[in-house]
Amino acid sequence: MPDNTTSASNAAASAADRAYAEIRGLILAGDASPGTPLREEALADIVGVSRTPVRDALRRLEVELYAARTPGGRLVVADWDSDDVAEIFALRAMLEGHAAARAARRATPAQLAELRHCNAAIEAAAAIEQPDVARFLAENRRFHDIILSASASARLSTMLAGLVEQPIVRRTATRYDRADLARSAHEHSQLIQAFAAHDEDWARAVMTAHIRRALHAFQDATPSK
Amino acid sequence: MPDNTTSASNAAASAADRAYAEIRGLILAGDASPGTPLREEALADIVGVSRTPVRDALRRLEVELYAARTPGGRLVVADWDSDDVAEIFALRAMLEGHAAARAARRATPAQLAELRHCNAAIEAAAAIEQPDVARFLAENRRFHDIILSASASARLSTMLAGLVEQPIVRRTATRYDRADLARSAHEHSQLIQAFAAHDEDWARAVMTAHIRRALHAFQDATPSK
DNA sequence: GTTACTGATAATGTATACAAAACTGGCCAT
DNA sequence: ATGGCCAGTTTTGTATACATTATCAGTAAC
Repeated sequence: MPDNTTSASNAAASAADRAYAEIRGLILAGDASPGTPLREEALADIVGVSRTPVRDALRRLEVELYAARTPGGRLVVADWDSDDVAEIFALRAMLEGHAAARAARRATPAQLAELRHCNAAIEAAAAIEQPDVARFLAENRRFHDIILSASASARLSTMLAGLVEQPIVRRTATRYDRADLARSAHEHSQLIQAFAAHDEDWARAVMTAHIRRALHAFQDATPSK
Repeated sequence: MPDNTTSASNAAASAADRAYAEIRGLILAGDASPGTPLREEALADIVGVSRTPVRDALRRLEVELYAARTPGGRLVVADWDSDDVAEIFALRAMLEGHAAARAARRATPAQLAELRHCNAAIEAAAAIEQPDVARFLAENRRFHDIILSASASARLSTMLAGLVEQPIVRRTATRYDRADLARSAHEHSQLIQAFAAHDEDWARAVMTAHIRRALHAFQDATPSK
C-alpha cells in the first residue's frame, strides 16, 4: 500500500516526501510553535535538500492547514486553539460518517475480513497490562483507511487525509486511558456489524458516535491548552 | 477581495495563478478531455511561463481532483462520471450545511445586510426576460462566499474551495431555466431569515435542501453524460 | 505468437541562479 | 514624539539546467 504520508521517515521516499514528513514532525513535536515563520531556505538546510522539494512540502502543509499564510505571502506555523480541534472533529464526524455509510453499501467480504483481522489486532494491543499504544495507533489508522478505501470516493479520501492524524498525533504525547482503547475496539466491532448488515444509517451513526467520543476523550486528556 | 481563483484571467496575477486558471479552463471547457496527459512542459509553452509555476498549478488541480495521478506519477485530466457529480453535491450539502449552521450562530448585522444586498442582485438578474446568467453565477458565488466567511472556519473554506465551482461551471454550457433561478433566490431569502433568527438547524436544513435541489436541476439539465 | 528483456526516449524530480516582492530599519518632516 | 517615506536586506517567485525515473519500441528467446 503506497501510503507514504503515514510512515515516519522513509529513507527511500522522495526528497519532497522526506521534507514533508520532517517539517510536519517539527510542527507536531512542538519544536516550531504556532506563529514561527517557515522559511524555505532554513528548512531546506535542516532537511538537507534544496528549496524546490521544501516548497512542495510547504504547499501540502498549507492545504492541510498545518501552515498559514500571512497577508504578504509568507508561511508560519498555524495556531490551533480548542475551537479548532472541535471543528476538526466535527468535520471528521461528518465526513467519516459519510464514508462509513458508503462503505456499508459497498463493503466486500474480503474487506470485512480485513476489518475483523485489523480490529483483532487493535483489541490485542489494548488488552494487555501495558497497552501497546504505538501498535494501537497504527492499526487504528489502518482500520479507518480500510473503511475509506471501501467507501470508494477519491474526494473523501483526499479531504480526510489532512484531517485524520493531526489531533491524534498530538494526543500521543499524553497517555492513553486503557478503557478508552477498549471502547474504541468495541465501537469498531459495532461498525463491522453495521457493514456486514449493509445498513448505511447504522454505520453512519456508529461512526459519528465513535468520532464524537474521541473528541471528548481528547479534550479530557488535554489539560486546558 | 483577494479571491483570484474566481476571476477568469487576471493579467496582474502571478504566473502560478495564471497557469492554474488557464489549465483549469482547458479542462472545464472540454479542450482537454478526461484521460488526456497533462505534461508540464507542454502546458508551460501554452501558458507562456516556465515549468515551475505550472507544477504549482498542477499540484493545486490535483488536490482539487481536476487531475489524477497515474501509477507512474504522471498527471492526466480526471474523469468525472455522474456518480462523481452526485458525490460532489453530497459533500457540498454536508459541508455547506455545516457552514450555514455555523454562520447562523455567528452572522453579524453587517453580514446579514451584505447577504440581503447580494440576494437582491440575484433576484434582479433572474427576474428579467432574458436572465443575466453570468451575473447570476457571479452573485450566487458571492452569496455562498459570504456565508463561508461568516462561518469563520478556514478548514471549511479550504475544503469547499475545490468543490464549489466545478459542476456549476460545466452547467454554464447548458442553458439555465428561469424558474430555477427564481427558486434559488427564494431559498436564499429563507436562508437569510434563518441567519437572522440565529437558528442553526433551520439554516442547515435550508442549505442542505438548496444544494440537493441544485443537484437535481443539474442532472435534469445534463442530458445523460 | 507471446513473453521477457534492454536500450532509447521522454517525462517528472531536484538543484541552483536570478527576478520580484515584502519586511526592516532609519531618516526626515510635521 | 509620531507618522510617512525610502533604501537595504531578506524572502519568496520564477526560470533553467541537470538527475532520476517511467514508458515504449524493438529484439531475442521460448
